[in-house]
Amino acid sequence: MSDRLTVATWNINSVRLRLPIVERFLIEHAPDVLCLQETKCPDANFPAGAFRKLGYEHIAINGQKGYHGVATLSKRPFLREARRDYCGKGDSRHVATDLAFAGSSVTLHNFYVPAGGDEPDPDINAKFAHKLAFLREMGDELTAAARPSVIVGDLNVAPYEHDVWSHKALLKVVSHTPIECDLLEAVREAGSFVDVMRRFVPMEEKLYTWWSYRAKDWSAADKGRRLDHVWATSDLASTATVIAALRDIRGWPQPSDHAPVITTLEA
DNA sequence: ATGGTCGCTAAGCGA
Repeated sequence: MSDRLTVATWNINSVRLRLPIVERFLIEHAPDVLCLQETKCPDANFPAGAFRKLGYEHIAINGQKGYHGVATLSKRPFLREARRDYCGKGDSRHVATDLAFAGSSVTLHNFYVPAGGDEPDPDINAKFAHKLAFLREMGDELTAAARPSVIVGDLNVAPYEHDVWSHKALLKVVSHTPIECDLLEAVREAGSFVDVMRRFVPMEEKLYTWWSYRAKDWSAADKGRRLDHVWATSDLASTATVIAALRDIRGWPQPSDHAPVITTLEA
C-alpha cells in the first residue's frame, strides 16, 4: 500500500507567543504532522483548540511551565503515544508517537536536547554534562529503535563542518565541539539512522536551521548553525525527501530563532 | 571586541 506522509519540525520558542506564525505555517505548508520544541507551556494551557480548528485533531504534548516542552500535532491519528524522562530530571524533552503509514506504522520521536550552557567542559559545567548524558541515553535507547522510525527535533548539535558558518570559529563553542559532534554521530549510528537533510544537501554546502537573535541583521550576517535534524531508518530514508530549512520563516514577524524543516516520507 | 537579543515570569535564568 503506497503512502505519503509529510512531517515538519520546528523549535518555536513559546507556542503561545508564536501561535500566529505557527497557524500561518500550517495553512501555507499543511504538513500532515508538525513536531514542536520549546513550547514553554504547561499542558493545561496548550492552545490545542487553535490547532484542531486547522485540522490537527491529534495532539501529543509533553509540556512544563516556563521551560522546554515538546508537542506533536497530527492530522492522522496516533496508534500509540510515549514519553521518556531522559536523565530522570523531570524535563519535558521527548514525545514519541506511532502513526499509520503504508499499511503498517511508523514511529516518530520528537526531541529537544539540552543546549548545554556555555563552557564545553562537563567537569565544570553541569549543563554540558547533562547534554552529554542525554545524548548517551538517546544512543542507548535508539539502538533498539523500531523500524521504520523517524527522529526529528532540536538536537542542539551542528555536527559537520558546513553545519556552521565557521568551523574554525566554533570548534570551542557549545553545539560544534568535537566531543558533541562525535557523540551525535555515535547516537545516529547506534540506531542505524540516516541524516535525511544531508542526503539532499551536499556535505560541502552550508546548511542552517538556526540564527541567533543577537545579530543585528541575522540574514546578512548569516552566522547560522544546523541544530535541527531529521533522521530516518534506512528503509524510509531511501524514499524520503527534504525541504531543507525554510529560511524565509526565520524572517516572519516575531519569529522563532529556528526555521522549520519539512520532510516527505513515501512508501 | 566577550557583547549582542529573546521569553519566561517577575530578577535572574536559560538559550
